[in-house]
Amino acid sequence: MEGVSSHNGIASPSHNKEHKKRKYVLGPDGKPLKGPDGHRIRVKQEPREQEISSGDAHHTKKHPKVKTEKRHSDVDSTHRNKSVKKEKHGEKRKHSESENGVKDKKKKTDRGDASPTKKVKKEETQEKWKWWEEAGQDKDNTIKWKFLEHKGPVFAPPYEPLPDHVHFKYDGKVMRLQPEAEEVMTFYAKMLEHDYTTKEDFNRNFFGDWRKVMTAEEKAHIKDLGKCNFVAVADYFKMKSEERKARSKEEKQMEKKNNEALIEEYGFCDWDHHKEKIGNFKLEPPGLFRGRGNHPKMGKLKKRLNPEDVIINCSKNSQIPKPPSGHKWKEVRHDNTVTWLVSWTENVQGQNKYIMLNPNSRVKGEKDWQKYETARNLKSKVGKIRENYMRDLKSTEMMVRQRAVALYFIDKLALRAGNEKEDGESADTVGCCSLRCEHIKLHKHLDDKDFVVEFDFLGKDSIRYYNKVPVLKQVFKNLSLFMEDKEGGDDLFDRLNTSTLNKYLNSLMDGLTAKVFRTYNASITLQNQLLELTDPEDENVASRLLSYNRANRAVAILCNHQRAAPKNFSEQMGRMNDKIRKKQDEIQDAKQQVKSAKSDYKHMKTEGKRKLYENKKKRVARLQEQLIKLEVQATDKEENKEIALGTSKLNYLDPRITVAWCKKYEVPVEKVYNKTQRDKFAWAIAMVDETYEF
DNA sequence: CCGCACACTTAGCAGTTTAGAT
DNA sequence: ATCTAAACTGCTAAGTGTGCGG
Repeated sequence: MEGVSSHNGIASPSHNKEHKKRKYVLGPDGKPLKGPDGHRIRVKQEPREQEISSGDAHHTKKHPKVKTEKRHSDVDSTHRNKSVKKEKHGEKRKHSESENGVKDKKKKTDRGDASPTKKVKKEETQEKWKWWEEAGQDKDNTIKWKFLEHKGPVFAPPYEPLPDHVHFKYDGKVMRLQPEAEEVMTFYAKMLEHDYTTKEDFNRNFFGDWRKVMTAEEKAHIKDLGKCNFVAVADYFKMKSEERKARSKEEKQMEKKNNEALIEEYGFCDWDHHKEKIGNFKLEPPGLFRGRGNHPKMGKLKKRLNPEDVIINCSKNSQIPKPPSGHKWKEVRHDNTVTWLVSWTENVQGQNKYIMLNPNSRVKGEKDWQKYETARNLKSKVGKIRENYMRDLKSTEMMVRQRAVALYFIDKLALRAGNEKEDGESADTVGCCSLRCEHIKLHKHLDDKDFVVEFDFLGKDSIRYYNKVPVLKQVFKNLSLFMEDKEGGDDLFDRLNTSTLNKYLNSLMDGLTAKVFRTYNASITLQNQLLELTDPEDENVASRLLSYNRANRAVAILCNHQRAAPKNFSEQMGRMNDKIRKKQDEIQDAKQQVKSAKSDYKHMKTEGKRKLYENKKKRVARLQEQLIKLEVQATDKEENKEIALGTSKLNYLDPRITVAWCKKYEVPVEKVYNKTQRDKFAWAIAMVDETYEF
């Protein structure tokens, strides 16, 4: 049933109002672009091998430069102070302390105490609910709702057996499978082109699970994956998808309509009498588990869910969703201390999965807001905390020393906390506290720098973190000490784990945990970078956006948010450069024409000649404008090759910083936030002016 | 203390749609 | 009109952090 496909929201209107003049932005010769300060932009080299800038969050840099160069100067101890000063240096700071105070207060107290409960607004129409304007009523943080009603989940469409003419073959012979085994077979067939199917673990896991759903006869017959031929089946699905793409406008319209209807019916819930959007109301369909990185369970069968697997959570006095006929829910509960509407246990890893609200909902939005308030709170405490861990670097107690070093990493490099994981159950990845000796190398000297730590490990999603960082001498000494008499596979911080670390952090500041440092450092970096990179003189929106993207990029690099380079990247890049060159030639040519038109006009001072001359000049200007746009695009693209900006934008950057920047520099918010993002950050967009300071 | 269950946030990728170039 | 790249969305895996029971 093709029925379920995307229903995406409206695309952001791409306001095409590049107006006004700009100045430099980049060399007219197509050479690497320079920032306002003439700082040259890095050039990426080896594909996946790149270094991350030593990512000193406290040290604002012109560009998200990546390469190792520079950075010697601050073998630390001073960087804290620097950063503090840096914050001031823009003298832009509009004494927003007071403003912060107000906002904080509004927020905290609102949430906290008994401010008058506004009448519960019925959400009659499309009118978006401005929950952030409302006085918070529940002081009790553990109660998430008083009333919750929803229609339950949407199940995956049932399996449609293959038509008779589509054949799976075993050992060269056509073999018809029973629906259970056939369905699982199609999961594999659909992935035939994928890299996964070349992996031994994937194949073994798949084959094992596949055999579990076979009948006795099937099982007796199918003994070797190597003898299976899925090609015809794979082709069939390819054909189906072509077919789908080629459907008529009307059919596509129709499907869209149906989808919208589905969303209307299942995509919303009544949460304390507000109509709120649900994030994921469809249950995950069955398929083969695609773990990231070297996941031991890749290829295992993710089973089809039945109502009997599903727990419903809603108000007692609500319309309780009905299970499909002939079925029962696993359980219906009424737990208002949690935010999920539906949950189930996924069979591959045994984890719970949930249906929850969309990010634009009150419950998610408030949480997000709170997160940034906690991070801002850290801003005022961080100096003290840094002093603390500096001191602790020399503690006589090993655990304290380890804690200090770990904290130093988390703060300076924005590493994740690094909870321990059950081994063998998932890919071998680490964070700060779970670093092993083999993940770092110590260099007393390296490329002109002293006390360099070379990190090389796989982090979340098996994304490689590779970085060479000069550290404090004391940190360096401690690290050698921690590694004494240990093997590569031993924990670097053997006396430390995230829970003790977080407990300690919590004692320093309410709500402080390791991840707050990531949020804090990301946001403060954005703020600093924006201040530094935005040229007030240059009013061109395109170049301002480039500045924004660069600031964003600095954060992405700090947080190590990577992506696979787009397909055909170098070809694309080549094409862009061709275009630029062509444009340059055009400009040359146009300039010639201006010259001759000019002399023409000098010889014969007619109105016509003058017009011609003017027009030629205008053309040059227009072409130059286009050239700059192209060059900016090319630069942005090049710099962004393997950097993912979305994650930090969505999860780490206080949206109020961005909104304030937009207001200050008259950049329309929709240039930096698409529809979804504006929706998620509606609270920030509504409440902030250009004076906001993180 | 710990191990584990649970809830919730953060993450990259794939597929689809849209915009822009030719 | 057709092609291509960019933008966007959905998806779901993989983290973080809390709290509980032993």
